[in-house]
Amino acid sequence: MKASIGDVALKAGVSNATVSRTFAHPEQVSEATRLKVQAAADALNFSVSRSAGILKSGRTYRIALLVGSGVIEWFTAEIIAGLNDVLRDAGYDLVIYPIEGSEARDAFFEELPVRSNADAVFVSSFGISPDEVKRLGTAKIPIIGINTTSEGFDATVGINDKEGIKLIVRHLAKLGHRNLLYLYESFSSTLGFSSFNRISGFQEACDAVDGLTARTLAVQKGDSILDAAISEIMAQDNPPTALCFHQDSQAIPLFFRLQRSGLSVPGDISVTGFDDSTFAKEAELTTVRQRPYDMAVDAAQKALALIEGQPIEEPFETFPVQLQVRNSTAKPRTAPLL
Amino acid sequence: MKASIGDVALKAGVSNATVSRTFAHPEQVSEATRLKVQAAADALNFSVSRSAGILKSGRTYRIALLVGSGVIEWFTAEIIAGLNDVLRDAGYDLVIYPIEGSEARDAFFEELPVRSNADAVFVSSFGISPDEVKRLGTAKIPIIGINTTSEGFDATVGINDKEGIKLIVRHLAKLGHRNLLYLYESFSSTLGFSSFNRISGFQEACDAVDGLTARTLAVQKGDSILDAAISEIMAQDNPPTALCFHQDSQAIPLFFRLQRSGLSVPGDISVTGFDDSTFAKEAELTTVRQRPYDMAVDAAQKALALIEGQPIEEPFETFPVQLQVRNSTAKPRTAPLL
DNA sequence: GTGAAAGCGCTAACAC
DNA sequence: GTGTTAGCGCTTTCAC
Repeated sequence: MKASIGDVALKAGVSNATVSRTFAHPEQVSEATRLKVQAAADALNFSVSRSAGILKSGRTYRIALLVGSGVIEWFTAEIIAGLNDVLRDAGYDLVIYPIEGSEARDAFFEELPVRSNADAVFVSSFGISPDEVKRLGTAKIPIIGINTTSEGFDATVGINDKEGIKLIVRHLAKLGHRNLLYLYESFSSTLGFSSFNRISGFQEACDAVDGLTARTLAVQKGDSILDAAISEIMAQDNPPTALCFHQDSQAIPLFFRLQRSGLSVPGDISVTGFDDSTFAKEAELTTVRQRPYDMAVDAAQKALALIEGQPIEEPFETFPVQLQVRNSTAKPRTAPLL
Repeated sequence: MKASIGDVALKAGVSNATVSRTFAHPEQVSEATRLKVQAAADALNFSVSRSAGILKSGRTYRIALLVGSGVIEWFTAEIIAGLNDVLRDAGYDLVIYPIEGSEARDAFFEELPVRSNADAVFVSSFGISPDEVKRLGTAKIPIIGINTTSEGFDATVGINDKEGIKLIVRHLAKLGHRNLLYLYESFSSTLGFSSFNRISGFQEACDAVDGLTARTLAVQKGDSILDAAISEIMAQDNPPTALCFHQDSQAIPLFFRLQRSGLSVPGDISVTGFDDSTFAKEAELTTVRQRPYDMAVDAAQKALALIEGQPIEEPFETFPVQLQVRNSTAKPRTAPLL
């Protein structure tokens, strides 16, 4: 059915090795032979199969990406795009493993399907435990973290979440805000590291400002984060003058809701996000920019170096965050809301 | 370094074949032997390598996904998630090939890297030419289209774009609108099929309504689609009373812009989208719902069947679209805008 | 229930 | 510049 190297060799009247060389090292084959071989290959619709070469090389040419959820939103989409762009050019396949729920998680670390079946593994925004990292380590392949701790990893890329949220807090403080509310969806430990730092960074930054009242509010997944936000804004007793959302995608829907509630941004309330993701610019949302695509490109390059056994100049890299001041933040209102 | 089947066999005092069977067909191995082998395998951190088995089986256990862009937005993210969920469980790797730009495109169809290196190929929302499909066909693997024509494909899944946009037009007509404007970003032919149908479907639906004025407006990629929209709304001369966007992601930013322009939805202008994607519900955008995740799951199942050589009950499947009437559409204003 | 051995398709010494 | 040959690590008949 499918033509193999032997068929081409036969048809071209040369040996298997010559056919192989024609594709792998064309410069080692004479022009005439090369053309003959190529003609035969074209006639038979032949392409070199990677599988055999993979077997010989000892490499799998697969690289795994562990993510905490099967749902691919902004951050993960950017990571996939960045990794894939670099890895594909280098001849590697990126294969995605969503690890959703604790059973799937246990199963993954029990079976460790990447062992003997991947040349490296990325762990993205995944609150992986030290034990799990150790277990992953028995696969004897490089482990690269994306927004994770660096413990047990061969390399990591990530942002300084604390620094990012501190930029937000200082910006609001400078505008005169003295009562901030941080809103986030309660997250499972599988998504922990980056999120945790963002929240604790918020507290730290607020503590550093005299007379600043700050609260954090964890809300169950779903629409209710907006209800919580509105309720807090309308509270009789010392309502916040600014809402800090854990990520842009939670802040954006608030704009629609506020409009219906007759509340204006930033007149009645200042709002901030985190990520500078989809629609943040259009919504004029003050936020912190991070560039997961760039981090992924760098992470992929680190992975390739590690696979080659090359030393890495900076195994643990922190990428810049940047405050994007837009129109969703302003001086706090001086008069009460009603 | 890495333990292979021979090492385990040696340590367990059995043959390679028995080790192989312990993992591939445990029921063919006696309890006692199995335990011995497993103990040895655990001690050596051994896992079966897929590469060798792949070579023997003649399968590659790779399935390619061709997409028109390296950027992964809502639709593609849903497709990837759906395909991956099914294919991973079946032991296949999903590998993503972004085909961006005509050089990359020509290179891809020239080299045809999927030939001998994938067991099936998905083509997603990619205006592939008949010649390209034919060329792809020489790879002798199933080709499954997602939102493509069915010409030359072994199976396809998709929605009826024309029907979808017609639901929008009829809804607006019923509300009393008689002047519609369809806005879209001009798209390259690589993204053609689905988009083209949506636009021509709009025209057809409008033609079917007496006294309905309809125009379509192609805008260059970028922010300017909003400027175009605002300008049209404010036009002296017979401005549209409803704007129909090609997809939700173009309509959403308009909400923010309109607010700043002092225009209200749906009071001053009705707005519709297409997709029911991120924030459509929160923005109360009237739109047409499609479920790319579900289509992808179905496409993946079709692919697996085709690989197995099984007959497919419905190779060319059309998935339902559903009108989501929300608060962004209402009766047209009766008074002039100013 | 287990072992011996062939071979999947290719690559890389090594010889000529 | 080209051919011969030995494997890469596993699976799978075929014996026993």
